[in-house]
Formats: sequence, C-alpha cells, structure tokens
Amino acid sequence: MNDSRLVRRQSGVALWRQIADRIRAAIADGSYDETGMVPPETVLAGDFGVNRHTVRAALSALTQEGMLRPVQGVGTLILRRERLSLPISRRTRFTQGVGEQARELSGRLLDHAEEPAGAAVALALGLAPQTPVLRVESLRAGDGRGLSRSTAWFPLPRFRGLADAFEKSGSVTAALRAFGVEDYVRVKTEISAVHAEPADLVDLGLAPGAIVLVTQAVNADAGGGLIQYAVSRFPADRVQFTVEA
Amino acid sequence: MNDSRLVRRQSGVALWRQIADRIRAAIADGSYDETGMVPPETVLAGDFGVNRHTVRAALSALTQEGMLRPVQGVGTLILRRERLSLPISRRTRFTQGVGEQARELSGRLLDHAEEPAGAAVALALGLAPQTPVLRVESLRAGDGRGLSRSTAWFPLPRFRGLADAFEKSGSVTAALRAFGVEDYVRVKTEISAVHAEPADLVDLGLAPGAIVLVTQAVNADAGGGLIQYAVSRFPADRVQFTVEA
DNA sequence: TAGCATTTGTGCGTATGTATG
DNA sequence: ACATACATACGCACAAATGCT
Repeated sequence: MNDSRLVRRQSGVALWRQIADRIRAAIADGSYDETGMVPPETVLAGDFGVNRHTVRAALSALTQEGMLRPVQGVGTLILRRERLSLPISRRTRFTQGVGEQARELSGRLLDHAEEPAGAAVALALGLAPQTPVLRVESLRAGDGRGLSRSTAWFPLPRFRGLADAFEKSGSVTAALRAFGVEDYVRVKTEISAVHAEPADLVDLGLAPGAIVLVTQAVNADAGGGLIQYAVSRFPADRVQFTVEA
Repeated sequence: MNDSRLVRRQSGVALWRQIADRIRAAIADGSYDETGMVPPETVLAGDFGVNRHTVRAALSALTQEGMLRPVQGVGTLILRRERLSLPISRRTRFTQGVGEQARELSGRLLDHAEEPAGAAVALALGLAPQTPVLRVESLRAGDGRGLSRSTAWFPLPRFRGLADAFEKSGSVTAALRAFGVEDYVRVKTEISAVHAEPADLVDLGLAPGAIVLVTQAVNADAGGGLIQYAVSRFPADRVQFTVEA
C-alpha cells in the first residue's frame, strides 16, 4: 500500500501499545471477521516488523481488556462487542436512544452539591458568575461496561433536590419531569476527543492510553430557558455518535 | 476544574507524552490565556509529580509541533491556542464554517479513481455491491496545519469527472454545482474517535499516539438522492465539532 | 553598574522499562 | 529464562539569559 512504517519507535508510545491500538481498530472495522480470530503471533510480528515478544505484550493488553481470549494450540479468539451508537437529535434522551442496543442499562448517582457557578458553567447557562448551581455527577453503564461519566449543572433554586429525584429514577428525563419540565431540547452540543484521564480509567474501566469522547451540551425547556449544562465523557471504543437530519 | 488527577506510569505511554497531551489540552481550553505562557517547568513538574527533565521532554515535543517557544530567563510562550470548531448542521459546508476562524485555508486533491463499491460504500449510498463509484481522496489544511483527510465516494456515471472539477476549485460544493447539484443536505453523520494511523501521521503531521476524530457522512441532493458518502479524519487536538439546534 | 531572583539550558550517574534475539 | 541495547525517568548540580532592584 505505502512505504510508511507501521509502528514508530522513540515516539513516547511503546510499540506494544501502538500495536494493541491497531489490532483493536482492525477488530472494530471487521478485518478479522472471517475467522473470528486474530492472526498468529508470528504473522503479526512479521506484519508489524517487530519481535514476537512485542506482539505478545500487545495481545496481553487486549486480553486484559476482555477483547481477546487466547486458546493454546488454537489461536486468539475475538470476543465481539459492537460499538453502541448514541443518537444526537433535537430531543436527546440517553435511555431511549440506547434501549434497543444494550440489554441491561443502569444509571448511578456518584455525587452532588450546590456550589457557585464557575466561568464556563455561568457562560453556558447564561448566568452571572458565582450564581449558585446544582452539580450532579453520574455514571452510566450498559451490559456491565461503563458507557459514560457525566457532570451536569442545573440552575438554583429551581432544581433544588433534583439529585434525589435522579437517584430514585436513574433517569434525568424523569427527574426533570418531577420538577415540571415536561419537555426539553438540545440547544448546542460540542464534541471533542482526548486521552483518558486517571479518573476515566477508574470510573469507566478503561486501559491507560484509551480515547474518550467528550461532549459539552446545553439543554433548554419548552420556553427556551436554559436548564442544564452537561460535560460527558464516553469511551471511544464502546461508543460512537450519530447526527441525523 | 480540580487537578487531583496524576499521570500513569507503566501504561505503555511515556510520561512525557501524557504530559504533553495534557498541556496541549490545557492550552486549547484557555487555561493559560492570562499570561500567554505555560507555567515554569519546576511548577509543572510539581503539579504532575514528575522530574523537571520529564516536563522538559513534554515541552520539547510541543515546541517541535510549533505550539511553544521557550525563552531563557523569561518562560515558555504559547504560539497557538485555538481549536477550530467545525459546525455540523443540516447544510454542512467545510469552507463556510471555518472561514472566519482560520486565516489561510487550502484543499488539495490527493488521489482519485473509479472502482467498484465495497460493502460499506454500497450500503451507505443505497447501491448494489460492486456498482462503479468514484473515489476521491483529499486533504484540507488551515494556517499551515493539517485539518482533515477525507475519502469520498460518488455514484457513477453521474459524477464522472468530478475529481477534475474539485481539483480546479478546491471545493466540493463548487465541484458538485458544476454537476448540477445546486444544494445538498446531510442525511446522517457518525462520529467516532481512534488513535492516529501511520497515514494520518504523514498527511496531517501528527505525532504517534495522537487522537483522530472520524466522521462518516452521507449527503443527499434536493431530491433526496444520495450523492456522496465520505469518511473524514480530523486531528482531535486541532478540531472539535459543534452540533447546533 | 552591580547584585539578586527567576527561568530555561546542560551534564552526569543511576534505576527501571521496552524491545530484540 | 537470559543477555544485550536503547529509551525513559529520576536526582542533583551548575551554567546562561532575563528582569528587577
């Protein structure tokens, strides 16, 4: 195809991690669907131009992630797991969009507090800086895998006590309805991507070096009032977004 | 907002690279806008809990990228801080959305060929597999930095010769207009993120381990006919997406 | 002009991690 | 499992440039 080297040395990223990333990508795009297995270690070593030990380190990392299962004398089996597709529509509802794709969904309240709005939060919600807001930290999982880690801010005093309502129902939509918000729509969503931070590794069960998709969303009620600013972090190897017309 | 998160050792990603990524992100989100400089090396070393040499390795990488300029006795000046914001609207036009944010924009045709549609392309464009399509590879840059690497497929024979029109104008919109498409809209866009591949490193000028945002977009003409399927790759540290209502 | 604090630049010895054969 | 080579990270020390008093 081309003459550029497949993996680079002295780049600050160990060869075994670069190779693990490329094998993960190859699995995701279906390159190994025919056999359901990763090619033999010696073949991979030849393909990437590295020693077999290095390939084994990469496969070991992927096995640790639960993506592969090596079987002596047979090969390395791929434990297939599809990437969830989260729709970003005018009415974005997490549970609704994912319901059909994952068997078991859960939402858990991690933390909440009333505090003065920082610069970014105040700007997003159209408030004066230092105006009191409610901060809610939550975690979502599906089929036993972490799917998102969110921090949301709501204006006060309107939504005082919303965290309790969320904890009971496990749903933002239900909690908002308890506060008289029958409907809400997306005003703006920003999407970017960064490397996972240590907190992501713990909360979402990721491996170091993993990629996290970050959304910053502003939601408004039916009257156009800004009711929520949320920063959410999604594991990029488990989640993708779809924007439909 | 809090910085209790440290940096992970023995993760296959060198500390200096993790730190470089975090400093790049901090520059992008405006954390250092007040001074226009990165904090002193000794302070960064303390914050990250590493040796000053390690911080220097990170700063050296960012200097190499053209993002910083160290001045002995003064500090380390920040040269570039903006992350381009690409709007994803019903009518997505690359040039239009970015025009105000970058001084100098360029589009370059890398390659094009007529070929039978693969499974993914046929599915996206609603064609039978193996139907001939036109594949166009292109590269976009702004202010001397690579912004996107796209592969687009168009149905044949309707768009035979479109690559030439694109090469002359540097604009997909203009090229399509030459083929009688006065208007087109986004039908669907999928957004995901992966680690940069060797081709990305070369075409976009990225460092190994960098993150690439990937969009898969389907566009239709005014009559609803599917005219384009495009897979585009954007450097995540230079680009973010905004989805507005 | 001289002195001082701050900040980046450089050297060296050592321990650990990564990759090969 | 072992031996080898190189990259990474640390700790300490000192030099050089800048800005201020």
